[in-house]
Amino acid sequence: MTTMKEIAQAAGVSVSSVSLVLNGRDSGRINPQLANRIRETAERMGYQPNVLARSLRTNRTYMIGFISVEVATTPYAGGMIQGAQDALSSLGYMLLTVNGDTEQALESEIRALKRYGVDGFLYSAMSNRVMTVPKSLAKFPLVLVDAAEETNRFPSIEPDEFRIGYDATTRLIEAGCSRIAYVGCAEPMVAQTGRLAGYRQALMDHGRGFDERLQCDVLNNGPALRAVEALFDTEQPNGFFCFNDARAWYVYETAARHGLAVGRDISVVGVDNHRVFAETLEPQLTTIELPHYEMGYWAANKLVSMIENRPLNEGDWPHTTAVMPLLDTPSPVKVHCTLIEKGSVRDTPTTA
Amino acid sequence: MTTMKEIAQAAGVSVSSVSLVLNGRDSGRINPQLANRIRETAERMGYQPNVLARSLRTNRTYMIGFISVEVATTPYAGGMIQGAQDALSSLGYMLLTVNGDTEQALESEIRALKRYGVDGFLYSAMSNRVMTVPKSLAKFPLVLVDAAEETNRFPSIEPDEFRIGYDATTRLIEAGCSRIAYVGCAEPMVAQTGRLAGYRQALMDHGRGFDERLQCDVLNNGPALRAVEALFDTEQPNGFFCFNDARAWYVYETAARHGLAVGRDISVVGVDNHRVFAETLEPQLTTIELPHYEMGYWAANKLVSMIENRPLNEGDWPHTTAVMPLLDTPSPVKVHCTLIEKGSVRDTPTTA
DNA sequence: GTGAAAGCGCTAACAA
DNA sequence: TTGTTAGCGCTTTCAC
Repeated sequence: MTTMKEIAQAAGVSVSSVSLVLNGRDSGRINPQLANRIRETAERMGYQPNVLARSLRTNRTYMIGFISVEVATTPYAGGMIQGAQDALSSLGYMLLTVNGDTEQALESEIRALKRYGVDGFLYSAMSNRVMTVPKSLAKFPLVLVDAAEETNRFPSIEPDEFRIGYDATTRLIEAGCSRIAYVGCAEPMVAQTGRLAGYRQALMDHGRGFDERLQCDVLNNGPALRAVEALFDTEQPNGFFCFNDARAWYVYETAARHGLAVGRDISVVGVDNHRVFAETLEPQLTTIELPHYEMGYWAANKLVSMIENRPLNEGDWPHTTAVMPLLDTPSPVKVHCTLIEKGSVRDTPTTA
Repeated sequence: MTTMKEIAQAAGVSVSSVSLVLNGRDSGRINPQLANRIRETAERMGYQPNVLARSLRTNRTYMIGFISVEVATTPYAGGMIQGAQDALSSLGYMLLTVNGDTEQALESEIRALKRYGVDGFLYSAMSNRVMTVPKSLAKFPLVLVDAAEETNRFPSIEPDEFRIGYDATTRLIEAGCSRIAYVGCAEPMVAQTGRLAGYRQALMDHGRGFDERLQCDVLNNGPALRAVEALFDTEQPNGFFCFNDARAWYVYETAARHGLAVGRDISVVGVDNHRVFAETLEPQLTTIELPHYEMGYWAANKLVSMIENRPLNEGDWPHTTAVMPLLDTPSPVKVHCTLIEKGSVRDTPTTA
């Protein structure tokens, strides 16, 4: 690794001149010719700045810590991390990923990140629980990804679950479904609360009542499958809004056993957490993909804007769309999800 | 952040003494009493070493770069990264994750990692292509994860695809299946080559021939489903080895349409890439989970052992098992996958 | 046993 | 306009 010192020697100038030039602070301070010579020399010698040495002096590392709690192994994390990486990469930052699945690991990883001098933190916890940010993070620049505290102390971003439920149900209504079931999760989930509320509101707004017999919350495997079969038998729904892939699968399996074809006899809208169904079922299944990538991307941009003390640019907003093909629309329809920034709500710009 | 200097002042000693003590190099150099006083002071003041400053001096950053090429968004990456993180965390290292999906991004991220002075690299590319390590990485400590070059220049780890195919097929044979189909991918995949070879070898070894009519390579969606339906109709297999979740789903869907029950009328073994089926189908589907976590874990340990110039410990080997419940075995059976270390092949120790 | 001092590569105040 | 100097926090040699 060539250093500034070596460049200074080769170019016959002092390190400070080299530093000024290579950091672009030379306007009106260094003779343009000299500056060019320095730049050339640096180029020729393949100079790469030692960011650690710089950090020591400036107290800025251009490193961001990404803490994930109980999400790293889920299929969601990959998208969020990649979104954050892509955003940070173009901003000249580096991402340090850790996971704090246990309370103890969490605190120790936070300490580690602090030792490495990260400029700020991204924090992501499974959004199906109420969460609290560790107090050890409270005084640092921090943005929550796919999570939010009740206190709204920190900027955060998460899908608009209510709207997902509302839009999905509306699509089913517009597709002509007369009996729309909700196939959800029997365990308490924050996401479900919002989606269910959206489902009910959409029914209301279209002059329909909520029928609790059409709400079918299940767990996994055999019992879940049998519960869905019972739903088919007793309620004969012709529209289904499914909490996730697993629930959508129970509907598919049951439909197949009953000789019903999805896309002809029944309509299904489901949130596609695992992406396997997009590959398998599309365009039969109407999938809603949660914008994990976009959330990571936005959160990283937001965090850096805080660190650098400047406003967020328009371009820092991700484009969030989900494909929703349905019975009556053979070609895919773009539907936008809403990202919520605590303190102020706005939609993401749509491309299509 | 309290510094060594502050501790030295508070304890009335010099920084060098503090450094020696806090790094455990004080035996026979510093008076034990003094050493204790220093340790206490550091403790009391909540001292955390500044790893960047240390790095500047020692040329060791205890940072590892994890480069993923076209894998970050797949469900696999999460497991590998978490495995690497867990291993590194206990070794006192930090993971910097980047992704190099395009050639250009790759080189620029590698340069970035070098600027940050990482001690070594983990490199992961989608294993369904022949890969070549960028020459910019050649002179650094490097371990390949879920990937391998033809040249065997670097340590690498990947699942033993042959053995997966062999074991899966053998299980189906032992479960009493007389006609075992292979439902694979119509696109060329390195993994498939090995699994198919294992499938054929297992048939051979049990005195059965390979019947190409039972090999059904499909793509996605409707066409794939119809191809599997045709397979059911014309060949009536009673055992299925599926390349991945999507292929397993086609079998399930078709079985349901034909009134056949998995686990009673037919047996299915499938590789579970997305983890959704483990939640949904188990224990009907016999799932093989690829040991991504374990590969990440092993690779990180291997890399650090190279960096620190010491042998790999027994404990650095991951425990790799996959659950394979089947028709005749209601309770799960542990089956071990094999990890391949280039240059020398050995099995991972099994717990169960 | 302990401390003074040099220096890792860089930035930034200050001199010239 | 350029160079000198100090120092970020730490390690390490070398005197004492």
